[in-house]
Amino acid sequence: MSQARPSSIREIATKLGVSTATVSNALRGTGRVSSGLAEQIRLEADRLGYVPDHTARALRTGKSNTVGLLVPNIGQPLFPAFAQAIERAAKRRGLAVLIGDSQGDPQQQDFEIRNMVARGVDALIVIPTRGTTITQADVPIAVIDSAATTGNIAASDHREGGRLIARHLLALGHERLLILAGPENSLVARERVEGMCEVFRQAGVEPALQHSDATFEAGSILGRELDLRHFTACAAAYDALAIGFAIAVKERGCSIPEDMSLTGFDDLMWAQIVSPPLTTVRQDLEAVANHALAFVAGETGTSGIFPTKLVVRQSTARPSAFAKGGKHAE
Amino acid sequence: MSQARPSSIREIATKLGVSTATVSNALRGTGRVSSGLAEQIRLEADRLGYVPDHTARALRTGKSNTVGLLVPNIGQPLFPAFAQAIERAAKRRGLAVLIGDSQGDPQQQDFEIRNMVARGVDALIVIPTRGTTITQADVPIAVIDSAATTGNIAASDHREGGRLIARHLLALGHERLLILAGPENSLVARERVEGMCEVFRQAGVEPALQHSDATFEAGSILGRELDLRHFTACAAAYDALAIGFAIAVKERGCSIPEDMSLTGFDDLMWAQIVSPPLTTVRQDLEAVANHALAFVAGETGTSGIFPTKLVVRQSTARPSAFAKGGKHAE
DNA sequence: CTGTTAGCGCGTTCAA
DNA sequence: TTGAACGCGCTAACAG
Repeated sequence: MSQARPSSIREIATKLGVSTATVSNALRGTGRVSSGLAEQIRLEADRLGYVPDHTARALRTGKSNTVGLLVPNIGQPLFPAFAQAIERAAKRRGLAVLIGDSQGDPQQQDFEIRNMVARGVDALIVIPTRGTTITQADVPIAVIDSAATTGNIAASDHREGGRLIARHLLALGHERLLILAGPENSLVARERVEGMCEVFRQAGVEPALQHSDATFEAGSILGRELDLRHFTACAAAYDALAIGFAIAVKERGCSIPEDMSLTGFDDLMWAQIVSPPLTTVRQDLEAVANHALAFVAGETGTSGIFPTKLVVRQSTARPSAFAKGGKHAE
Repeated sequence: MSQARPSSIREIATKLGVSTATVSNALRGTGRVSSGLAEQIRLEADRLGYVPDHTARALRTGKSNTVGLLVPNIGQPLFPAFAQAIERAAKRRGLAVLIGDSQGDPQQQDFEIRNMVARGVDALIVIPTRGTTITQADVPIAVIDSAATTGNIAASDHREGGRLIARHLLALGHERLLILAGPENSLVARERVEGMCEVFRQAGVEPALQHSDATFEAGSILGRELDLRHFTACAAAYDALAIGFAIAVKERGCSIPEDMSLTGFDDLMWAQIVSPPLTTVRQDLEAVANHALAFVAGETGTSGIFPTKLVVRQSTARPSAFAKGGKHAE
C-alpha cells in the first residue's frame, strides 16, 4: 500500500526547487524562511506524507528523544503501574520509552544499561534491582528507589508511609504488632519498616520483625507458619506479602480484621479486590515518574521525595483483644 | 568518571594507523582482515571501551534492531505479562523493545504506530485496541489478537479455550449457565464465548449471555444486579470480570462454588489469590510472543494459533442443584 | 589475500 | 536562502 521509501527532505527540496536546508528550516520553524515558501513546503511535505527520520536526526543532533526505562521485574504488579506513569510523563515531553527488564539480576541490569546507552537513549530511568547501586553511565540517570539510596532522584516517602500505617494501627488500639518486613537488603522495605518502628517505639510498643521475600508466596508461607497468638495486628511492607499472608491465615481460621488487623503497602490493584479489602499506603506514581523525567530532561537538578497516602479499607479494625481478652481462633 | 565522547571507529583506526574500513571489518568479522591485525584491533577497541553507535549503524543499514510493542493498556494486568514475554523473546534475538500504550484510544494507537515507524523500529508487535484494525505501515507488523482478526499473526486459541471451560462445566453437571461475555466488539471475547456456546449447544444447553466491559468494575456491577436464581454456573470471558462478579455476589450471600460455580479466562495472577481460587484458562504467552517475534524477524511467514490450558481451581464444583433442588441463597 | 579510498544515508548547521 | 560539511559506521569498488 505505502511506498517502501518514505519521502525524504531531499525529495521535497527537489520538487520545489529549493535546498534541503530551507526545507528543514521551514518544517521546523527555525532560521528565516519567507512565510509563503514555508507554507508551500509544508503543503508539499503533507502531500508526500513526509515524516522526518528520527534516526538521521538523532545521528546529527546527538539526541534520540528516547529514554530507557529499566525495571527490576515487570511481572511484579507495581512496575507496570510505574511504567505506565513514566510512559505518560515521557509522552508529554515528546520522548519515547525503551523498556528493559533486569529480571532481578544485577548483571542483567548492568548489561541493559550499557545496551541502552549504546542504543543512544538520551537518559535512563532506573528502578534498581534490590541491593544494587547504579554505575554511572554516559547519560543522565534518574534512579527511583528510596530516599536513602545514594544517587536517588525520585522516590516516595516510604518512611512517612510507614509512619502513617503505624499511627493508624495505634489509633485503633493495637499494641501487639507483627511486621512483615520484606527483604533485608531492600532499602525501600527498610525505610517503610523503620517508619513504622519509629512511631511504635515512641508509643512504647516494640513490634516483632519478620524478614522474607516481598512475594505473595513468602507471605503465604509466613501466614501458615508463624505463631499468631501474640499479635493483634500485622503490618506488611508490601501488598503482595500482606495478601499472601491474609489468605494463609484465613485458612487457619484466623479472620481479618476480627482476629487480626492487616495492612499492606503500595495499593496494588489487588489490594481492593481481596477480601477484606486491604488497608494500605498508596504511592503517587505520577509524581515520582514526572520528577524522574523532569530530572533527566534537565528541568530540575534536585531529587524529589513525594508524599504517600494512607488508604483505609476493611482489613483493619479495633483489636478484638479488648473484648476477647487476647485469644485467637485456633 | 567516563569520557563524554565515547570512542569511535575512527579513533581506533588512527591509533593503529589503519583505515576505518578495516576496523569495521575486523570488529564484525566481515571482509578480509588478517587475524593478527584483527586481534590488535579488537584489543584496542576493548581498551578504549569502544561501543558501536547504534544510531549511526542504524542510519547506514536501515536496521535499528529495535521492535515497537504497542499494548492497549499496560494498566490491565494481562498486558504486562505479555510485554514481559515479548521482551524476553526480543532479547533472545538481540532486539530492544520500544514500548507504547494506546490507552484504549484508536487515535493514540495510530499515532504510536506512526511514531514508532518514524523512530526506525524494524518491526511492530501490536496488540490492538478493541474494535480496531491495524493500518498497514512500512514495517512488518505482527498483530496479536484473535484468530478471527484480519491480519492476525499470533494468538491463543481462544475458541478452544472456551470449549475447555464449557466441557468442564458440563462434566460437573451444570446445565443452567450464565456467560459474562465481555465487550461485543472484542473479537477475542467473541471467540471465547462462541467456543463455550458451541459446546453447550451441542449438549442441548442454551446459556444466557450478558455483555459488558471487560473490567473488574463491570463484573462487580453485574454481580450486584443480575438475577442469579436461574443459574448454577457462570462463565466469564475475562478473569477481571469473574473476580468483580465473585466479590459482588458473595456480598449478596451467594457463595462460590456452593451456590454457583464461576470461571474466568486468562489466569491472571489474581486468579489464584481470590477466594476461592478461580478456575480459568491460561494462555501460553511465551509461545505467542515468540511466534510474533519469529514472524517479524522473517523466520516464519504463517500465523500461529497456540493452545490454551484449563486450570481447575476451587471456584467450580458440582451444582448444589442436585442436592438442594435448584434453590439459591437469597 | 589484505587493506584502502570514497562516499552513502539524511536531517542539521554554519559560513557564505 | 543556500551549498557543503558534518555525525559515524558501513560497504562497494579499487589498489597493493
